[in-house]
Amino acid sequence: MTRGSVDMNFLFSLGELQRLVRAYADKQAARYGITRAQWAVLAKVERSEGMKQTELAELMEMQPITLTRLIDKLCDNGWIERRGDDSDRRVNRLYLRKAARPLLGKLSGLRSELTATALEGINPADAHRLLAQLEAIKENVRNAIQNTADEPPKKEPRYG
Amino acid sequence: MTRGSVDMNFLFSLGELQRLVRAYADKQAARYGITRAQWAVLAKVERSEGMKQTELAELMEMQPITLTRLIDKLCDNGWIERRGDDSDRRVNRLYLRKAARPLLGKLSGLRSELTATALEGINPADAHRLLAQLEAIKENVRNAIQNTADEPPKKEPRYG
DNA sequence: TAGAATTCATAAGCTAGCTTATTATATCGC
DNA sequence: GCGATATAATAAGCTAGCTTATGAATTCTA
Repeated sequence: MTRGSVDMNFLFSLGELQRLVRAYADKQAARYGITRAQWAVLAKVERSEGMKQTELAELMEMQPITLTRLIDKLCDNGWIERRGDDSDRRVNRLYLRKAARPLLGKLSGLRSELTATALEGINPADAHRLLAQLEAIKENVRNAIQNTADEPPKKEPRYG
Repeated sequence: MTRGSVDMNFLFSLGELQRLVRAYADKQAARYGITRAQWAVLAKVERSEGMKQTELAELMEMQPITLTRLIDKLCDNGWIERRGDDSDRRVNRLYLRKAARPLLGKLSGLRSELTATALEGINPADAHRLLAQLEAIKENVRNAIQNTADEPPKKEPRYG
């Protein structure tokens, strides 16, 4: 029950768990011709259409270029589309296409299935607390990255 | 507090957390000329020298080919070495080299730092329970993968 | 003891992360 | 208004996952 035993395991345990979950979710999602990474993007677009790519990348804790490639695939498959912004021609905004609807229905069911499988034996209250703790850790790490990033900020950011 | 809200978040939350942690740990580990993935391998070899590559791959929930590449890097840097097995010439067994010692000391400190940062604000008992739950989930997913994998097993496995 | 099946390590080629650099557009300061 | 600076999206090239395939060595079966 010491901090030491946590030291030993947390960092790498998380990685091992993620590898397993990724493998499992990818294999299941492949039945619908989509990968887990692409699915995550699609689900965010479903939840709030009209986002800019940079906004979505930040929301997903990933780099814009990584998101660009995933969006390419989703567009190729006709599930979403990029539309130019009227007042800023640099910007693409993301929208669902009709063809995504049946897929989204199936994926919703799959998500419930996968979550139930992963969390089997953990009661809902514990599962809920676990989720909250993961979010808290996310916030801790996000802050740590921020703080180590801006060591010598020569100027204030200009706008944005 | 419903199962529904967990459905909404667990699968993708885990991925987002992992991206953040990976980015942070990689950036810190880079100070010592090593990546987080290579570090995980090195730490396992430290903990039990003489393992076969297949054993280690299974322990780390990764495919043997993935491990092969990481071991290549660790060997190139002179931190570990492959030694042939006397009784089975297919097998490589993994051992630390002396050059790894100072690095391992620094990495041990770094691991404590990173874990403390990530788990800040979570008391040790909660952290310990969290770890246990992650391990339980790992086991659930491992079983699920096993069960979906062997649908039509035409023959019993022969040996091993 | 010879052929079939299995296992260990690795190769080739894909997805999804990343950093750094580029191009186009937008905003700020003067 | 114009030049410097900032931002949005993307390109090129790396790491680390994966699947599928291959070569060498081992073990089983008959």
